[in-house]
Amino acid sequence: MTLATLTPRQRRSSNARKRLLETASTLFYTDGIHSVGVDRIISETPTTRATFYRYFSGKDALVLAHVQQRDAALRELYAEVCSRTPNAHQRLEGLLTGIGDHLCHAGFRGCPFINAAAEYPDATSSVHGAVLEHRAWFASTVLELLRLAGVSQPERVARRLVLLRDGAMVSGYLDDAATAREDFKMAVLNVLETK
Amino acid sequence: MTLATLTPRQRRSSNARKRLLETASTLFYTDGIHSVGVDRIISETPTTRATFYRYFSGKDALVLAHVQQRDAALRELYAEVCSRTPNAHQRLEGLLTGIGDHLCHAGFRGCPFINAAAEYPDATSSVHGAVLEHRAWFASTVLELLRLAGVSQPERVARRLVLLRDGAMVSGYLDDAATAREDFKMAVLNVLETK
DNA sequence: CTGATAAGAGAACGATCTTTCTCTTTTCTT
DNA sequence: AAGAAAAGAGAAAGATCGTTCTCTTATCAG
Repeated sequence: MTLATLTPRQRRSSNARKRLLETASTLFYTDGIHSVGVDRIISETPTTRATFYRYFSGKDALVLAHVQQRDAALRELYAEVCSRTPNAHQRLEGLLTGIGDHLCHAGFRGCPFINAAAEYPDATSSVHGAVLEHRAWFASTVLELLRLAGVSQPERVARRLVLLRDGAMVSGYLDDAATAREDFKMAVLNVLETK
Repeated sequence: MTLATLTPRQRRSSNARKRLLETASTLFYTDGIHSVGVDRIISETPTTRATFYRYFSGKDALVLAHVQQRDAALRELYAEVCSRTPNAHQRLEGLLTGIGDHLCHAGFRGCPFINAAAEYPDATSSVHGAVLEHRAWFASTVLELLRLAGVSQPERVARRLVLLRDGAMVSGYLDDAATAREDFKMAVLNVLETK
């Protein structure tokens, strides 16, 4: 559904939801999910409690929306990379250098999916499931690019790249981010050169 | 201080503290730190609330003790590896294969330090600091082993191995553990062979 | 204009969490 | 045996959390 098909009323209401989710997503990411209460999210958003519960059935739904939004944002980012070049090699490079650059941005506090999974260990929870869904998307995207690029043993290489990505995310958070980016870059080149 | 130097009274009291910490450490690891309340830890330990607050100033101290205990346990595990062989190559292999095997153990829920850091993003917090201390120990231990083994560019290789370790911990938790172990093993061999 | 819908504002409830407290019982020391 | 220290047992305070509720105001639709 595009924005033009919405009535003005619907557009107004969706803004309240959007603002709430944006505040929550920022706070969840920087301070941790269980550390941030609904009170704080509401007080730091120009809205009220009643409005919050109109658009979210509760905190659980908000947390799930947060994870799904992060997932959607990364898919869109990748779609932009794809719009810039049809070449699989270049798309892969764009995806991987994007990750490296991301580590060095101010306010980087690790992978939001890894962090969310740490707080939601129950594999049957919807939040944990959303994390797994994102990871499945990323893994399959990398694998598809490797196949298109004609890399031999694409499954093995894809898993290796995902391994390096996860390590880089952790290292970028808990070690020196610039060093992590450099190490990640070198490791990726090493993996892709070994054919 | 060995156990023999303790008076019976001290031994009794230290057992209460030990039991509390053991229960807490298990629950924190499997369910997440903020998800586990003091009530549950006390009710699942044969002890009482008053005893808990006699040995811990509060939950924060308990969480810190949990992380430090995990750190101490791994250092002891490494000390055992060292006691089996004085050879740096073999010590390194024991350390790394130990990590791989750890991923496949039932109940593995990721790296307790990475998970704790996800819940304690504040770099000035004692818990976050304890995580960084453990990571510094591990990184310096790997680096020292590489130097003793005569590996060229030991700093670069050490950082690469730590990157792979972090990735394997995440992958062992969120992907298939057996596959993660295999991929980790292969990546390590690849890094160490590239001289 | 008028009714309907959404948002603002804030009180309040029940549950849970951390912490402190009192009282009793057990265990160890002298 | 008597006193001291630790642990068992549980009440309860104080804070916070998630949630529901009412009341009013602003905005849109017919």
